[in-house]
Amino acid sequence: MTLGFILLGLLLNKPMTGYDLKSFFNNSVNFFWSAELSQIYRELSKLETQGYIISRTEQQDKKIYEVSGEGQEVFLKWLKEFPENLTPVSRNEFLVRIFFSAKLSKEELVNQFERYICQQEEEAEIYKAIEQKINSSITAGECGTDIICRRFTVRRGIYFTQSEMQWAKECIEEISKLQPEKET
Amino acid sequence: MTLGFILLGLLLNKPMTGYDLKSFFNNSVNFFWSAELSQIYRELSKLETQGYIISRTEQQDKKIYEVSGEGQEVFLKWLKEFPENLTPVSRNEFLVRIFFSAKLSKEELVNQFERYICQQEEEAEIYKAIEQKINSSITAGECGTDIICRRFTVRRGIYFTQSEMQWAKECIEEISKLQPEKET
DNA sequence: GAATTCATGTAACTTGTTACATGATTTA
DNA sequence: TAAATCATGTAACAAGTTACATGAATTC
Repeated sequence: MTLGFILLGLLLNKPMTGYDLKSFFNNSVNFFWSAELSQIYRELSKLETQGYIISRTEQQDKKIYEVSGEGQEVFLKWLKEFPENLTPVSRNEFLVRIFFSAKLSKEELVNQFERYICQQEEEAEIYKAIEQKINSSITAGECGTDIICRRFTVRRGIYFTQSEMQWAKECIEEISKLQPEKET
Repeated sequence: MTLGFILLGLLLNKPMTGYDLKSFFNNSVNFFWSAELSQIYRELSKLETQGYIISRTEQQDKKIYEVSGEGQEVFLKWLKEFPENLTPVSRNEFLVRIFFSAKLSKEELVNQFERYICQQEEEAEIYKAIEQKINSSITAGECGTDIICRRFTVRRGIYFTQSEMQWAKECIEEISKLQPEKET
């Protein structure tokens, strides 16, 4: 149901088509929640039958969705909750691989970590660029809570990637300290 | 398919039943990959029809699975890969909530972060306890690569939770610096 | 003897992914 | 005018969740 709430949240800012929502997604929420376009359309239909959003058709084939009063209520109620089950649904394939990596050679293992560091570095750069943009628009006068909250999530990306890289470096160091490989 | 590889990886250590696998899961892989028992059974059936595992039935109703030669090959091949698409499938409900939290009051927002810190603190304690255990068994002489790899994933948990807490604290500070709430 | 844990699974459902089809509009 | 993007969606499938049912073995 989280996807539904995300769509409600985005639509509260301004009414949009499914396609618009997807592009909005890609530049924001996508960093911590992903969804395919087909999934968005399905969710929109569901939200409409539930009465949380209302659509109007423009220019023959453009369906613009808007949040209903009920939808807004439901959204705010959800936002104020703090569910027990909030630990991020844990699915991290890299950690799975590391967990089983005893079957790899030292070199292969170090290689995995190095490539991971590269990936994280790239991701960090993306976050930093977004932070820069946000900072400029804040200096330019925009200072609503919206943008502050958005910056929180971006800062988290920076913290996260830094932490991942530190960890990976520690692992590489530890590997280098291991006794030389036994011949098999 | 990741679940399949996890099951293969666990079964390579020792043959087990689906139920055994689930308990193994809960104390290890579960921190970075979750799966329901029903899902495990389904995946086991699939792996068996693919010929990657073989089952034998003991004591009327106990089905013990073992990895086949082909299964082992497939597993090792997977392990050596480094897929493009390795960024953890991003689904973090807490970040979604923060992203939309402009609709909350300062107090409510701080509260969310504080509760999050508590949760992370608890999780950190779990990781630290596991690390202690691993360290003792390493001091006790066990020093295979298995346990080193396992410790890598645990260390990551510690890095991660620490980083999350630091971030959340930074957010709380920033909120307290915001101009006092406007009356609505 | 009753309750819990071990062990297997099915069924129904929700969510997520991939591939495809269609037609309008915009840009090169 | 050809290609790319905008915009809608369906179909088929894979993966994940929740609820339930069954019976054996173990523990209180």
